[in-house]
Amino acid sequence: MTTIRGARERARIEVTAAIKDEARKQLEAEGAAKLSLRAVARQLGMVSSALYRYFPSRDDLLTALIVDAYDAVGAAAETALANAPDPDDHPARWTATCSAVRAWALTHPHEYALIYGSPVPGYTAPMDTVGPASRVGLVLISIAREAHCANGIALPPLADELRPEAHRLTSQIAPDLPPAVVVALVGAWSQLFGLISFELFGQFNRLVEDRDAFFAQAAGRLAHEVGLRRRPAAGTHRGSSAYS
Amino acid sequence: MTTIRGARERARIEVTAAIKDEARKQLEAEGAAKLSLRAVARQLGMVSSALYRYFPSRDDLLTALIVDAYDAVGAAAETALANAPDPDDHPARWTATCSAVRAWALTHPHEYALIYGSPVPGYTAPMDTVGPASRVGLVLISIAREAHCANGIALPPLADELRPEAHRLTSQIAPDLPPAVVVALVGAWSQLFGLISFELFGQFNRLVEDRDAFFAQAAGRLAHEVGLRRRPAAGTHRGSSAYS
DNA sequence: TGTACATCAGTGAACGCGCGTTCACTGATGTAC
DNA sequence: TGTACATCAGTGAACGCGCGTTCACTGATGTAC
Repeated sequence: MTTIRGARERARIEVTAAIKDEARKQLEAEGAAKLSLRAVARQLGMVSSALYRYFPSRDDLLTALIVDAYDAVGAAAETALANAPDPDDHPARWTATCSAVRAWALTHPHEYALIYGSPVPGYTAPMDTVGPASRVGLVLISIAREAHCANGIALPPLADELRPEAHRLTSQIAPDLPPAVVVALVGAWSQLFGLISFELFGQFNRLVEDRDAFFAQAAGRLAHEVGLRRRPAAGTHRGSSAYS
Repeated sequence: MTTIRGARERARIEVTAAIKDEARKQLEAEGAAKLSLRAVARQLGMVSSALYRYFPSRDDLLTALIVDAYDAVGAAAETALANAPDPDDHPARWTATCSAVRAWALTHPHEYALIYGSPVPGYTAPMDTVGPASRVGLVLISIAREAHCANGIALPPLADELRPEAHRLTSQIAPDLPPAVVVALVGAWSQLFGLISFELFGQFNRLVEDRDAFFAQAAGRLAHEVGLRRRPAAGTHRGSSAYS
């Protein structure tokens, strides 16, 4: 029962990792839709049927890669938040987290495309992916929660049409936060990935050059959108100036 | 020289359209990476080599689909803006345009994925695509321009680090607008597609339900971010309340 | 108006290649007594 | 400690299928005189 396992078990772990590593390499060249078991096996010096000892089908290998990618970007976000220096500077904590997600995306563009790009046709993600997929979002929620506990967050009231959805969303993902904040969070979450995707997928080519500066600014505006401010507003939270 | 052409020319136009239509259908089933000339030909009752009379290669067919898609979504945005009822309600004009883009995306999800999803591996977009690709952005710029001409737009000053990039961007795409507005526009443009992509690519599954209401709200916030306000601020534009 | 020639859409065979998955098998590792 | 048996990683052949692109060709449409 110690961590020392038999040769079989150790080999299995290593070969499984090698298969996933090689598959990740192939994402780069061919993309998820064309990920090929045979090509992976060939590169590993195995016969293609041997892979079936590790993954029951091509789709299961894809699922493993997707789960790993979500976990990796989620961990990057969690680490960035844990290492943010000033526990009271909530906008800085937000921006640091967003930048960590972007940095992971820039260093793992093909894994990023796998999880945040167009869905792979004919593949439907199983339930195993939903937990890992939510990690980044949970980090963003926790930043808003810290800020809310420290100073409160005030945002303008929601439009009437949105109120039912806002309450549903709130009770589902963050019952302790004001609905307006939850709605802003979901919007900021998706907008964050809009910024990263445009940069990564080439829409910024020949347009935005200083992408670090641009992203930092945009992430800061998103922090502002969810109501994060550097200093607690004195007295009422409404009606303070537009940008902290 | 009239519009009546010979049988050959008419046939060529029709067959070209039929090929593209069938290819669009196949995007749905297989995705861009697996778009297959042979499958298209088969469905059309032609032999695969016949397609080479119309498109010199698979990539050229893809390019044609991409250009068509950019043109379609660009036209949708332009039409929505042209049909917006109140010429002075700039936030409403913005939101109507954003909603038209989203509506096009929802009715053409596979063409949307083709242009705003992960790039097709091994395919590099030729220069023909850059003009059509910029149409939506140009519409958004024109809304900001209208608002700026009517009332002026005031946004808080840019961080120093961003100023060089902001000026470069501004002189490149909208020299008549304040740099802070241009930066906000580029951000809002990419964030708009973040919202649409998350909805379309399944990140909102089991999360956001009333997507129309959610989107309308988010688009309205983007309008606010680029400085569009329903009524011109009296006197100075700085320091007005956070949300109009 | 009629004829000779040029253009070009579409054919069918071929080249050389790739894919996911199944199946009976060999032989090494692990386990129970 | 030694032996018999079970487990399972990896093999190699096969099934049935798909792909992009080239090439010499047929036959209909279009054009110049």
